[in-house]
Amino acid sequence: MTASRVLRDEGGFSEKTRAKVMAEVERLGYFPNRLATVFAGDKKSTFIGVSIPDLGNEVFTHVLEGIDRKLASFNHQTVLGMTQHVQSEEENWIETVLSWQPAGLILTGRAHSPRAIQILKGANVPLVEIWDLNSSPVDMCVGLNHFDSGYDMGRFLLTKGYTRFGYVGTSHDAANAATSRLNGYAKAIQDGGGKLTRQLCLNDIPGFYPGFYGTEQLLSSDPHVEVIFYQNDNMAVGAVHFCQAQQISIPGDIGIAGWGELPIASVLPYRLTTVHVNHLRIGQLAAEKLLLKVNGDSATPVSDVGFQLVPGDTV
Amino acid sequence: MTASRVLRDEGGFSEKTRAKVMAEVERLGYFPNRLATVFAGDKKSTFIGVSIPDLGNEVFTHVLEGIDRKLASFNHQTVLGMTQHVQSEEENWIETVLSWQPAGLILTGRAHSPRAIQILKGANVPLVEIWDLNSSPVDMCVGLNHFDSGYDMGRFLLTKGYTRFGYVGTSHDAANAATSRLNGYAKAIQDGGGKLTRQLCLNDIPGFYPGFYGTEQLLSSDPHVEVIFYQNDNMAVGAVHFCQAQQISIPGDIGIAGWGELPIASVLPYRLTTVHVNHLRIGQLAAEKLLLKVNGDSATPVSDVGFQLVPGDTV
DNA sequence: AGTGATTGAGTTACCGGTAACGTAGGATTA
DNA sequence: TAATCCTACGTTACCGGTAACTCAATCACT
Repeated sequence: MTASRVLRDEGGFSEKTRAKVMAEVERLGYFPNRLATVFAGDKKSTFIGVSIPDLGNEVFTHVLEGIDRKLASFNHQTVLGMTQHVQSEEENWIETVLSWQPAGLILTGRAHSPRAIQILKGANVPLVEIWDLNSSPVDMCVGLNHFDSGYDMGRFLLTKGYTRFGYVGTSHDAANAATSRLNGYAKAIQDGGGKLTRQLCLNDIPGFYPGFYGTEQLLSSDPHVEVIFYQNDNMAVGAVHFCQAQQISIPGDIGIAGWGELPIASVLPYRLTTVHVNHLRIGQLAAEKLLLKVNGDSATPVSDVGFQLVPGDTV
Repeated sequence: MTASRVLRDEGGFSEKTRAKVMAEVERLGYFPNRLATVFAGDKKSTFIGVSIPDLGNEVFTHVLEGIDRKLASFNHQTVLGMTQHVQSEEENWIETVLSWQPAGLILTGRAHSPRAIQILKGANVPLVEIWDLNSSPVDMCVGLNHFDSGYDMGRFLLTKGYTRFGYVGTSHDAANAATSRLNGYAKAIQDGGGKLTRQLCLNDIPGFYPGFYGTEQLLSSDPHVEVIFYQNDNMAVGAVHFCQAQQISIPGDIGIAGWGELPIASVLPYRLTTVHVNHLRIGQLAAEKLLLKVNGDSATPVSDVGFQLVPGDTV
């Protein structure tokens, strides 16, 4: 007990005793077992479970980086989970992670299995759902309105005079944020009297190459498309390279719009039309809110980080 | 005790008892506490600590994905640590993670602080050092010979007739893998009678934009450089875009070589001269070897995943 | 000197599982 | 019929910390 007090610097011991304890620590090569501490106090650990769909999608790595940096600076550890966009994977992961008594959870997306939601509600663990804004989160939420960002992009493209619109993405999941963007985009086009002639949802990750061959597919099925909105910037950059290879002029022959403003956009010969989102900020904010709750303080349940349309030169 | 047997399906109970236990589990909303299990048996957890320098560098996200997928399929969890290339950060992280009784550790790089090495040796936890091949690892190692890959690239460029060489990277750390590549490159150039006229180490992450402005810097300080080797493909792609913007012809006016064959290379108008490395494989192999050791089997201490020079069209 | 407060240290019990052992009662065997 | 074994279930102790309590020695103050 005295040793425990010394090691926690809790006070209630003499300098002589401290020296004696420290000498024994050194002699025995004592290494603390934090499991026991958590266990003893019936407390929570300093683990934070963080689930993201996958690491192949650059936007999530930025979010994850924001989360982990913030958590690390407050002496918390990230326990990673990749759900591969599959709800049952997420459910299993949630159950496993909760059995390790985490201090909190961060989940990407707002769609969870009914059993997962039931478990989460019963777990009494602070929780932040990120990415997609959710007006009635299980606990807390940080994200942006993806539908609105798609809608704004659609409206913007309409003001540019386009009438025949296309979309290329990779998501098949109706509850997905990318699908919300597509829905917003489609709604804006409908409201404005345009026509969404083709929408392509590839079975792939939203990277450069799917943008490349997706554009090829879309243009071959409808050569009259005037502008294409992509799931993210990386896909749009793939499209830009496809057009360059095929001598298709941008924005003369076709307009290209991305989403998310990823790093690659900074080196293109022209400014990509896109939507700016502060991915790192989402992660940081999620971690901050979670840590507030973990420490017993309160936090606003819903935070909207917003987005900005970047007009660019590709439309 | 009987409940414990039922829940672990250990046998030694009747069907009637199982039903009774399960009914109570349901009624009480019982949720297992895995900390207690680990604690009770004086066992290790199913956590695997994985430290990488940062998530901004795409190569590490690929490695991490390979690791986490493999670990998840064997019911282990990744506890993430980002060291920001700082040894003291790594040391702190190692200490923290070890106090959670992980089943194993995966560390990126071979350079660790003396105290970290001492702790690791005393911890009796399976350990894989990845990325950089290390003939005398603390425990196990998976990676490739970065010096050789740089040397091969240098030799290849010499056969192309280049005499004035440049290098652009971001690392300042002598123990870093990228530095090994630079050293191999420099050695090859020296051995072949060429001249490494300029080498630039930017204070940035090795992404697209540093490749862009790094090229600008290097060319303005030495306009006669004939070929530039970049720390990775993303930087090389930044360079390609700089050259396009400046109407500098590739490979007519200047040769560009990358490293790592990142996804962006798949959409460029020409094949980038680079070195192919199977990042995902490094992660998977590291996880596999670690899990072997964790389960008490033995594993070969050192695995070389190798690399392949991709001649490409940019030199 | 007597009283109460303070300080430094030790004791006990507990967190939630599980290993190891104990035991009652029925089945099997000599 | 008695010895033996097996099955199903119960008891005890322990993992490594720490909360809560106890206690002796010292100190401050009337």
